[in-house]
Formats: sequence, C-alpha cells, structure tokens
Amino acid sequence: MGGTRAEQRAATRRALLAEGRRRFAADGYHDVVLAEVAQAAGVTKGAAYHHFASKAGLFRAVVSEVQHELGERVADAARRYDDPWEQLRAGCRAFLAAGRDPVVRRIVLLDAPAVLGWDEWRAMDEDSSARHLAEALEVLVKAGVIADQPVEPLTRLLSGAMNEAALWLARSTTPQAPAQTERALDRLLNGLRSQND
Amino acid sequence: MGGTRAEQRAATRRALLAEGRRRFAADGYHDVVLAEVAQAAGVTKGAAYHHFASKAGLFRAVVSEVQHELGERVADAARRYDDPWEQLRAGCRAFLAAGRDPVVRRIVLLDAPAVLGWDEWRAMDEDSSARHLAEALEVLVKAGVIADQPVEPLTRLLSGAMNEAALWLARSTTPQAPAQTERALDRLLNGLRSQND
DNA sequence: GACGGTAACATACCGGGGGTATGCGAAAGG
DNA sequence: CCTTTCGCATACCCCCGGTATGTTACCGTC
Repeated sequence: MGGTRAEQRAATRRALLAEGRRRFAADGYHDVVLAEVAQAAGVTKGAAYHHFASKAGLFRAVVSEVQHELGERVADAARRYDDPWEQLRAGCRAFLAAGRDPVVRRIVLLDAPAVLGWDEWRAMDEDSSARHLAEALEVLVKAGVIADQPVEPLTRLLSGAMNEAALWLARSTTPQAPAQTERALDRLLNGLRSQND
Repeated sequence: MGGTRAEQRAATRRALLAEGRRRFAADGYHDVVLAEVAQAAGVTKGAAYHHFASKAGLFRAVVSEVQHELGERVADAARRYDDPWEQLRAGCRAFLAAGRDPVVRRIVLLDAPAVLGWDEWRAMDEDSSARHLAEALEVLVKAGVIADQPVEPLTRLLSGAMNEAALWLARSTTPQAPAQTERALDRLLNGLRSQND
C-alpha cells in the first residue's frame, strides 16, 4: 500500500468521493452518515474532514463531479448532429435519459437544490449542463430559426421542464412514457419557431 | 386560559402550523429546530409531538396547507376567464407570481421534494395545483384546440417548467423578467396547437 | 357533584451524528 | 539524521430529534 504522499492523498480523496456518490445516490443526503462513508472508504471521519470542510462540502464535490459528467453526456449527444435544431433535440433526449440514473436523479435533481441552496445549485448547473442549453438556444436565435427573444427565461423554462420530466420518467412504469415525453417536448419546441410568432 | 378542550387543541395546532410555516420559509427545513417552533408557539416540544408524529410530520402538514392555498390561487385566476386557453394562461401566470412568495418558494418548491421524497411530493402536488393544469390540458385536448396526445407527460413538462421559472423569477432582479417569461411560455404553449402538428 | 378516566400537554432523558481539538507516525526536506 | 509537516486517527463535545414518563385540568358518568 502506498506510493508517494500526493498519490496517497489523491487516492483517499477519490475513495471518499466514490463512496459518497454511492451512498448519496442510494440513501439521500440526510440519511448518509459521514463516518460510515469514511469507514467504507477505508479511512476515518478525521480524514474526511481533512479533505472537505463539512458533510455538505463532500456532497458539493460529488454534485460538481456528477454535473460535469452529465454536461459531457449531453454535449456528446449533441455533437453527433450538424443541424443546430437536431443538436438541441438530441441534447434534450440525452438529458431525459440521464435523469433515470439514480446518481443524477437523487443527488443532482432532488437533494442538491435543498442542501446547497438554489443559488449555488443554479450556478453549478449553469457551468455544466444548462450552459449547453443556453448556447444551443442562442445559436438558434442568431440563425433566425426561433423567434428573437431573451434566451435566459427560455432556458430556465426548458431546463425546469426537463428536470421534472426526468424525475417523472425515472418513476414511470409505462414503457412508452419516454417516447411520449420526447414527442411532447418536440411540440413545445416547435412553438418557438419564427413563423409561429 | 381559554375555551373548551377541542378549541384549545385546535388553537395550539394552528399556532404550531403558523410558526412552522414562518420558520420553514425563512430558514429552510434543516435549520429549523422544533423546540424553538414550539416555544414561539407558546408550548413545548412535547405538545408538537402530541400533534404531529415528527418534525417531518409538521412540515408535511405545512406543505399540504400551502399547496392547497396555491391551488386555490391558480384556480381563482383561471376562473376569471371563459375561454379554456385563456384559463390555462391565467393559471400559469398566477403560478409564476405565487412562486415569488418565500413560503411557496422555499417550502413547496425547494425543500418539500427532498424532505418528503419525490413520490409523496408529487402526490400532494397532484391533488392541489398540478391537477388544475392536467384538467385544463385535458379540456383543450378534448376540444381539439391542442393536438391529441397523452396529457401526463405534457403536464410534467409544463409543471416543471413553471416550478423552475418561478424559482428563477424570485431571484431575478431585472424588472422585465416576469413579462419575458410569460411571453416565452406563451410561445411554448402555442406549439401545442393542433395545426402545428 | 364527587370521581375515575383521559386528553393535552410539560419534564426528563437518551442516543446518534456532525463538528472539533489533539495526538501520532511516516514521508518530505535540509 | 534530524526536524518539520502532512495525512490521517482518536477522543471528545454538544446540539437536536425522538421517547418515556409525569402532571394538570377537562369531561362524561353515576
């Protein structure tokens, strides 16, 4: 066991983050006890407080990780298309699919706003997944595909719509629910096209 | 001090609910300590546990109250119109305005899903405010105003859109943000009209 | 109209868990 | 080699949710 000091430090940090992610996703922030996370990671509570300022600090680090992974998933899905409109649709579909992942669902969508506060949650969401949505909408406005308008309100509306839809889809048992949701989202997006204004 | 037994009981319960509502809205669920709520209500912690099963039980009762008041506000706004489409729009506008109330914002939109769990939150939302949205959409589908489709996915999308938009509007400082959001919402809704299908 | 019962609390207590202060051994640096 | 510092472990505090028990006053009953 071992390696250099920085390596060891990085290893324990990774172990804490990984175990924290597992437990936060499975049990929710409140029911997770920090000492158990540390123990499962092979260290004690003292180590956790050496790496993070508090239980919420560990949670914040986990949220940040998951958020950025989610943003990458969305961006990757969008990059597979050339048409900006199709990029937007693909990103939305990827987000809806990602919401079924308990890690995303429980940690990012359910607990994070309440634990970290809405302002901080929004800031983190902004520079990971929601940013891609805002950029895609901006491109479509500039190209004249959708009506000229401030993109921020639109971004919040669509972001919220997909957050909630993702939460719902994760609990839905009807197999055609994802397709129906994507179809409904398409209809809503079509309302943005310029000629409808 | 005062009245019959049932009256006294009801009075204490009301006091606990009122003080709980104040503190939950101001400080958030986690930072509220039950003994202080009871003390401010003129009783002790024992009384609170006589009326509610737990701290979460008191919170649940407060959420239920606020939810129903919110549902009434939305329904009242809608009833002022005859045209179903205008009823939908009015209800949405009323909801967005209500979200600026810290009681609604903090208790119902931010803490409730995390504290009570998404399933219970959704069930409570269903038989208060979200139900009106689903009914309005149902009417519009039946009347052929919007394209024939399952209303449940659409309800979740729009409900989520307005939840998030309300949270954002409450933190926004730009005075034209509400109007811009309503305009963006109108565009989205227009996408649902039958001829666009 | 005494009287037992019970409802509506108050009081006392417990235990879990987040946070902190301190100790300690091993790696890094001179 | 010797010391400093870093990366943890250990021991401890205390707040707060929950419970168990005591106490007072209302309420139906004879």
